[in-house]
Amino acid sequence: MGGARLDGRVERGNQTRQLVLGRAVHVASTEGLEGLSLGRLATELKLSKSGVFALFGSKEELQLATVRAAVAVFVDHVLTPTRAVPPGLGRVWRMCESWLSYSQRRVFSGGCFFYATIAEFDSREGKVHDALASTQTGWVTFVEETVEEARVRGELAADTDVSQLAFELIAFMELANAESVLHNNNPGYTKAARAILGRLHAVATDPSALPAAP
Amino acid sequence: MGGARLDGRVERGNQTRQLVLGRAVHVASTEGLEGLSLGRLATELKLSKSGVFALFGSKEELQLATVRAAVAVFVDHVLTPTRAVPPGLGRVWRMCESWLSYSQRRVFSGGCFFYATIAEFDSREGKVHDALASTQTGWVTFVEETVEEARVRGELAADTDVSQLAFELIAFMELANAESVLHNNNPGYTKAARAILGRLHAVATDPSALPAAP
DNA sequence: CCTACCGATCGGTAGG
DNA sequence: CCTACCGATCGGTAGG
Repeated sequence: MGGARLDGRVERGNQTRQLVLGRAVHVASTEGLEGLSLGRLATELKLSKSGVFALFGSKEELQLATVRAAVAVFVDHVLTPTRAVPPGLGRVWRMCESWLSYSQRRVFSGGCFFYATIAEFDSREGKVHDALASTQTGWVTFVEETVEEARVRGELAADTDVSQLAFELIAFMELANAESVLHNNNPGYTKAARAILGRLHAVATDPSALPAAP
Repeated sequence: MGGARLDGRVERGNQTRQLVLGRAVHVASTEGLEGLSLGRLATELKLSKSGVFALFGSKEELQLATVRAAVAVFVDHVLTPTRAVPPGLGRVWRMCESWLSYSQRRVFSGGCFFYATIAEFDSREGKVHDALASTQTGWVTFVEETVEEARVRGELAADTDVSQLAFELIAFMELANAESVLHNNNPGYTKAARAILGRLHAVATDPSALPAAP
């Protein structure tokens, strides 16, 4: 039937799309979203350039699809393991551990996809900037909610400034990623873990629930 | 004399070079060092493309000269005001204030030049990466030395982990820049100042020498 | 009419 | 610093 042929073509299109995006997120994490080239992706994947183009319609749509694909990877590697732990101080620490592990394992070959692409698009305008900005806001909100869960459960001091603490935790994680990618070494992760545990020990009502600083 | 004519030409060449680099540091802070284009700089400055090329010899040399020019600007706006204060806790705080002011005043139109370009080149290889990496190492060393000056003067607890504290201060400054450029707002600077003063209050032997947290 | 591609080429621009 | 070009590659589109 015609329907079966159509489904087969759509299915192949989806598979090719996933193939392209799987490559695009790694390229963008090292060379930036502007460094993505339809022709280069096509060559590397042994597809035609116009075939890749037909899948996305424009370079900007390829960039936006790449951001969405990277978000899905980030969710799998950071948010999902965090949610596997009950809300509270333990979940806050698991969140930070998962993030540092996500960066250190080079889930994206160029380190954190969002560090690279936000630095690239932060002072531009357009849909790609806006997609990255709202992704970043979503991550900050997730960190704040995770900290707030611990505070309302009485595992953090009641007067903890949740937004401030979230800012500080994110700062340590981001600099660990930046230093380790730039210098291709690991001391930044140790410093970040020490800094995070130091802040959490300072505000935890029962610090013994946390690991000692490394 | 031939020497006089040559000097005149060299002088004009130096002026044009400074003109080009003054434009290049701003372009690179917003669009990256790879986004620099000889032709675009020439058009904007009403020079010929090959004329600009002749001043630098290659795109990579233009990028390296742009990094050196940005270092000079950073020194003027951050290191020089820091050194105007006597060594100790006051100098540490002045260093952080100067950095936040340098970012917030958009001395480079795209925010901190080094945040943008290090994110761009961190996972590449070559002279530009190496120049940026050694610039970053130099900045970290300066922060550590400034903290150490305060510690040996007895203004910080004797057992302060200098390298760890420097990491934490830099993390707060970097995230303030990243957030404020991405969202084009200022709360990140307030959070960073609060975080920095919080850490300094915690290790200072005489916290009254510092401002209260904002 | 649709899709998922192909080989070839459009107008422009890159570094040199 | 200029004009005049080069080999190549960019994002995007043509007909089949």
